Amino acid sequence: MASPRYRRLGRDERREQILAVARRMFTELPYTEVSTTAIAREAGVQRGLVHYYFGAKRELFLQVVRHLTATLATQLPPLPEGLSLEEMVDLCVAHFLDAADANATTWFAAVDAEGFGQDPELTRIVHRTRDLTVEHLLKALRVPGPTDTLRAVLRAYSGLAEVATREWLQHKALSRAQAHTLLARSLLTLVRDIAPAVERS
Amino acid sequence: MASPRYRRLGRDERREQILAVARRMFTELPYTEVSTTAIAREAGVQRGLVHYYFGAKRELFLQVVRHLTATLATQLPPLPEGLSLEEMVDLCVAHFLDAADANATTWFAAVDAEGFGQDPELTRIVHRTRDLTVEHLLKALRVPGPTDTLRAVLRAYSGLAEVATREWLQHKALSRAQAHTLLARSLLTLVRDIAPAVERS
DNA sequence: CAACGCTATTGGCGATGTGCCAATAGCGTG
DNA sequence: CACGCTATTGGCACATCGCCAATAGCGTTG
Repeated sequence: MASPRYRRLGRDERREQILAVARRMFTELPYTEVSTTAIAREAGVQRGLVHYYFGAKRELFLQVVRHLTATLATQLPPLPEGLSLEEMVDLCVAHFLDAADANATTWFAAVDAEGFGQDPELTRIVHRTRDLTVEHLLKALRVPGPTDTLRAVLRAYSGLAEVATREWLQHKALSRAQAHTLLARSLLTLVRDIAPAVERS
Repeated sequence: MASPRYRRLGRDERREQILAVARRMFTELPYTEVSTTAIAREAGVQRGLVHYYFGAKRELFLQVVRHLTATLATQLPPLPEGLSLEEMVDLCVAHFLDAADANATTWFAAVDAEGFGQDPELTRIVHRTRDLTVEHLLKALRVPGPTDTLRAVLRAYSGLAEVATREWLQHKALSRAQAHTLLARSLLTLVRDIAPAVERS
């Protein structure tokens, strides 16, 4: 008797396997250059199965992005007590840089996903995770009565953090120590001096 | 005599017309949802003509992005003489916000284009324009002996500027005055205090 | 342990998009 | 007015996508 033509896996098992392949391919290549055919081939299944599990290709891509951002969100560290603002900023920045370093590929893939061209659902996902980290920052720094304006300032700060991380890990124009100095001092100044001034504007 | 079935235009004329249509569509919809068929239809020509002028669809898209970024680069204002650092920063920020406001659609489309997914040529284009504006900033602020580290810090600043502008024009979480305060004070602190500290790290 | 049932998986159809190119037809020129 | 250049058309070949009916692993049951 010949061995069966294909292994029949459980729903979640197969789903996760295909998702893993898709994750790798979408982080390595532009969206349009990743075909469902190629994903299926690498996963060792027929293309139809990919659509059976995820529907449209776009839906699969969104799943991938959701997973990437979720991965990053869970990396938020616990908050120690009784530190000064300076120490807390230092700690947050160090944690942030560690996380970015450890998941460089994932991190850039997630951040890069944003611009993928006016896709409302996609930008919603990315913005939500950005908001999550901002909330985490607010808690960590114990800012009294955080306003929406402060949140906006911190979101802007996350834009600076994003590029600074790129300058460190990709472009290598900054060392880790330099990136740390830049991020820590910027955050401190923003929260302590600039944000209040912005509030008053 | 029936009127001719199509108007025959000059090479540059038709090129520009198709490019204009592509520009509009690519700034309104995600890449994958803009078909060459649709571009051709809106331009009132056959699809083959689009490929005759631009080759692949990707090439057309790159042309669009090049045009968008070029548009923004030409908006750099001349530099008045004899101002203090503070005044110069104020002026630069004001100019920047004006430009972003006037070309909001174009601006966000260009910025959003970056993430389109690991496309090397595309990121090259976006980075080059970012570098251009950084050089312009350096000239404007008359920083003595700008180092690569300072350039990296300013690129990070442009990340902050990007999100801050979004918070003003899209999310509307900041007023123009607030965005101005945020950008001006951040830039000043970065150049005067933080960048030197980063250099020493 | 053979028959059965559930559903994971296949394989293929139809529609759409892309790249290309030979044939056609505006339109300026001699 | 005839001619030639080339802008423009229209269609072929192929890839991808979305979908779905048929098939076949594999656990369950009598």
